Amino acid sequence: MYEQAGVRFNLASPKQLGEVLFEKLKLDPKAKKTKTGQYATGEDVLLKLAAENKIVEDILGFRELTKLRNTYVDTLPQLINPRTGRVHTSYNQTIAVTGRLSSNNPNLQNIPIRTERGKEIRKAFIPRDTNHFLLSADYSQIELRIVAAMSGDKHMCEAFKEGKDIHRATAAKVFGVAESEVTGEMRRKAKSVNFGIIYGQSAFGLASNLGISRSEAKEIIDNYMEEFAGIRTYMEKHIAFAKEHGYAETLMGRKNWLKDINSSNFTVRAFAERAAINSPIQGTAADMIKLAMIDIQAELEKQHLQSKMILQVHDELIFDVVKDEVELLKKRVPEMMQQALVLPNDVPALAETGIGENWLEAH
DNA sequence: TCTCTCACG
DNA sequence: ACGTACGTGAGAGAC
Repeated sequence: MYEQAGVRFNLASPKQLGEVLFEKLKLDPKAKKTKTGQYATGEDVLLKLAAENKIVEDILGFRELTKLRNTYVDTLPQLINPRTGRVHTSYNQTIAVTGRLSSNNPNLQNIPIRTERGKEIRKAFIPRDTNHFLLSADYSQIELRIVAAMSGDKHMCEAFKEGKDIHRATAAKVFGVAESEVTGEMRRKAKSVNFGIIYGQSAFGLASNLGISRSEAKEIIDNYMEEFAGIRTYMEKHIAFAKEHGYAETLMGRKNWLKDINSSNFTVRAFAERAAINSPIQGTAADMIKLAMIDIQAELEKQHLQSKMILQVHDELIFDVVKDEVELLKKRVPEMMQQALVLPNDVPALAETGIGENWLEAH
């Protein structure tokens, strides 16, 4: 990389990297800057340049490796408790405004899984001894199920009741084809639209996420809103509620106060409006898994089981399970997760399990 | 201590 | 015209 740049510099410094890429090498005459005037060198920026510039591709590889080494490989072993021989996290119950837990010292809610090298790190998380397995139980599409249930949208509720692949069903409606005619490309776009719904999408955000034009993105969204009219109503109602009361709330009544919901500044107000849409969804999912955790812990104690609930990662629970108790927990844990908070409009919650000798296998 | 970047759901 | 998808925690650099 130094040879390609024609200069030695600190590869880990975004400031120095920006100056090398955009001033010395002039890779992009329209390079964007951050609020503070530095060149932006985030992954999305670099990916656009990587195909034509080997140094950028190499930087991305360097970033992946140094992130994994510095944050996980070199750090987690230092945090092993000498008394227990294990790593212990702390959970905060009063940090995330939506009602989620957060995890720190160390954060065990962001252990890698997306890349091949990341998966190697996840494999390092193992049960306490050879008489135990790790059991993972995770909610399937929980946030979309909650939107369906809270909005009562006809098509989305139907898709979940019938056990359909939600992204395929969405694609069929948005692109006006039979479900059997949905292509991989159509499903990929529909999946992105479904995520957008949860976050309070804009045509701009969808376009940049999918690498398509704003006009194509707008057409997709317009089609979506026509087919899933209940979702449009959900969004309008939740923004109006927040404007009137000054907060958004979950199905169970957890409030997120939104002081900027009536701001005269467009950007600030739009941010609060997206939170008015997202908070009840993310927060209801958080309420649900917390109720499940309470129920499950009570059951473990009532039945005098030895297995332990050891981690929560937003829509997933991890257990250190004694081999004799595997069959029991594999049946009971997802049942209790599914029943912890019954959703309106007969939308079922679904939880799936996996067993393994490490966290990657169990997932 | 702030900024930027990037790991996760 | 403007800036733009929700929620976190943490490491490195820069000051």
